Amino acid sequence: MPETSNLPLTETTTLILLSLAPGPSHGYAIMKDVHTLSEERVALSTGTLYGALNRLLEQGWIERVDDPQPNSTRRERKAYRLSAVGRSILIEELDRLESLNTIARQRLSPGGYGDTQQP
Amino acid sequence: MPETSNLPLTETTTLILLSLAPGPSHGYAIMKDVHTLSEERVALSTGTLYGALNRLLEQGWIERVDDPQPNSTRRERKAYRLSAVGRSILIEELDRLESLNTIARQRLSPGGYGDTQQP
DNA sequence: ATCATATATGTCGTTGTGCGACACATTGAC
DNA sequence: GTCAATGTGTCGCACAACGACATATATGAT
Repeated sequence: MPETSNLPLTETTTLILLSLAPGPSHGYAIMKDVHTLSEERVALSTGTLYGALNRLLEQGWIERVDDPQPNSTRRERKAYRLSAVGRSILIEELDRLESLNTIARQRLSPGGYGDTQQP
Repeated sequence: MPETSNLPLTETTTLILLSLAPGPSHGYAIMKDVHTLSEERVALSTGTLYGALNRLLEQGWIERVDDPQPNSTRRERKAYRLSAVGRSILIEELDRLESLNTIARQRLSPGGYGDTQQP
């Protein structure tokens, strides 16, 4: 195994990978999708987006693909696809999220426990 | 409302707040607790820990408390307690984690959907 | 006695990441 | 003609995590 751990992913990375999960897309579309997908909470700036895309390319978590809409009217667009590695890392991250959440809820709710907050 | 959003928290921050949720503790104990609590995944370095603690103090998410064990043999220890603000932010973060995870699982599994991975 | 390990807190420099600001080009609506 | 939306990109700032280093006491083993 070359890398011991890639986790945790940043929220930006997670959302970009997730946005690419159903199929290939391009920068601007990812930006908008991440916004809806995050319930309007996350608005990626272009600096964040293109920086992250290049990083993900270098890491091999996403790959370049031919523009799916290369018709006459459309101007330049660069499309990306989630790689197999990217997909499995995304799943690892979601597992992390899930287990962290579970453990945390246990700590927070254990009826009749702690709360040593000055008696 | 003074701040629009504090989220997302970093994993480090989340785990520290979570470690303080049941009751006050001090640096070294938090370090060890975070390790078990994260299922041995996260080993905080002291640089991260004390940097984070000071940041959290400044933000008012945690507070200093008297050392609960100031007996003779024990040496200097600084104890911290989760503040009300810190507690509610932790809960917000857990809600974020939960909803992100839910949304993501929907995207990833919706049997018979996407996977436009070269037909 | 001495040595290693655990407990305990802290600083410093490097690196990665997010982000706002800026820049530029095309297309469609008014 | 002009404005918003689409589309890609760069640059510099700030902040967080991290490893390395520094310091000191307590405990258990040899």
